[in-house]
This record gives sequence, structure tokens and C-alpha cells, in this order.
Amino acid sequence: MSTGDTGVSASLHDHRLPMPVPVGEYDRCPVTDVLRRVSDKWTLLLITLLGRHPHRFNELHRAVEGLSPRMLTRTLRVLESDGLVEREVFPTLPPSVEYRLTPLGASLLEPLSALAEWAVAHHAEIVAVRQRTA
Amino acid sequence: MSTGDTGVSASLHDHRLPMPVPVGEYDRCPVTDVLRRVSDKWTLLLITLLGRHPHRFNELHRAVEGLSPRMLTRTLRVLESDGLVEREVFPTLPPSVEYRLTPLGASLLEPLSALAEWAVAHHAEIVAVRQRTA
DNA sequence: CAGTATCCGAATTGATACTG
DNA sequence: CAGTATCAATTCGGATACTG
Repeated sequence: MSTGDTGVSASLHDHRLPMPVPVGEYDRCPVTDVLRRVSDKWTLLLITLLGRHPHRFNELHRAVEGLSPRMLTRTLRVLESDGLVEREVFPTLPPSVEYRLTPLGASLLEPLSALAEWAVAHHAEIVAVRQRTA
Repeated sequence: MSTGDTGVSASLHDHRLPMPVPVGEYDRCPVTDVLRRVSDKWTLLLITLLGRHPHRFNELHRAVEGLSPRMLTRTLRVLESDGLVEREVFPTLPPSVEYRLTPLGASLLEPLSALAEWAVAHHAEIVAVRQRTA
């Protein structure tokens, strides 16, 4: 890092966003799109759990304290409609539904890990600064 | 990847979060904390721009179409209070204020790039799935 | 079991006008 | 120039009750 200027950031946004960033363009920026998807209240957690093994609906519901069925469904549906999660229905009685990461979803775990490691490494520092500021 | 099970996801959340994830604990999870910070509407964009070179307030304002002074200030203040951005006031007339990434902020560009590359590589696929679902 | 339906409060963002 | 103040609109998320 700090080779002088923008070696790092260049790779962040230089998939031809011109410098004066029109927000219309920016909204279609892949990075923001993905980031905003992944970063709502429950998505990351669900991806992580599904990264371990497939889960049934109520299994997820039980695993995550505070997550209502409404938000669980909503979050899974978005993930599904983005092709990150796969939903399989077993027509048993009572019905059983299994959710698992698609290969695409699984591949996302990798870059997410880089960010996770950064977060783990630097979170204390952030919190410290935050408290000085507070 | 896909060595069998959770090689990837393990590094995501195994800083000792037990499997039944209590949300109280999860809210203090460094990963989510950082993700939620970075992923509001303007933060990533501002970090990216500041990663190129320091900017003055109105320089950022002009650079990002659709960003109101209110949100610009708010976003910068949060970044500052997290120690990712540094604010320097030059007591000229009229006043001039420069924002730049701190070393901590700059170090965040690196993992962000990993995610950015994933996003660039897979965004088309996501969009395609989305449209089939829509 | 696996959801859906409904209602409501909270948080986020935008628009705009004003100030040291 | 670099913000702040105010108000309105939208979106997000929680609680709860109900259904095939």
C-alpha cells in the first residue's frame, strides 16, 4: 500500500467511471450494487450460515435471534432472485424447503472474507477512534 | 474453493460466533459493523474518490451528482469519526477544507478491491438472473 | 413447516434555503 | 467556501396474526 497514489483505488472504480461521477451511472456500478445487496441487516449473516451447509427455513429462523419470518423470507427471496441462493422444495408432509448457496453465492464468500479479515484486524482501532470522537 | 465444505465461510465468521447467532452479539460483529458503514448510499463512492487524492468539500460536491451538501457532510463526519477520513481546515478567506483518507482508510481500499473485482466479474450474471426472475 | 398479510414506528435520504 | 437547519418523502424493519 501507499505506493504513492491510487494503485489500490484504481482497481476499485476504474472500470471506466469517469471522474465526475454521474449518479445515474453510479447506481449501475457493480460494486455499489453488490455492496448494497450484501449489507442490509440480515443478508451477510444468512450467506455466512448457508456457506456452512444448507438450511431449512425454520432452521434459519431459529439460528438467528431477532429475525422475523417476514424479513427472513424477504431476504432469501432477494438472494434467490440474484442467483446467490437456491431454494429447493421437498413435497413432503409437512412441506420442507431447503436453501443453499449457488456456486455464484459461494464464490462471493471469498472476497467477503478479505473484507471480514480487514474488519477483524481493524475494528478495535475504529471503535477506539469512535469513542474519542464521541 | 469448494474443498468440500466451509473453508471459505469459516474465515468469515469464525471469530467465535457460536452457531445459534444471538443478534445482540451479531450487532457487535466487526464484519457487519464495517459492512454497514461502508455500504450506505455515498460512503463507498467518497472513499474511492478520496483514495485518488484529497478533495475539498465542494470538489466532492461537484464530483458526485445527486449528492446534497447535507448528505456529504453527514457521510464525511461518520467517516471521520471512524478514523477513515481526515479533515484539514485551511483558515484562508474564504475558508478551504480538505478531506483525505487516513492510512486506516487507505488500507480499506485493498479488501474493498477484492469485492470490487468480484462484483465486476459477476455483475452481469446477477443482472441476468434478476431479469429472469423479474 | 413454511410461509403471507397487515400495520406501524424508525431510520435514511432528498430538497431547499440560509449563514459565518 | 463550507457548511447548517428544516421539512417532507421514502424505505426498512419489527410485531403479530393468519394460512395451505
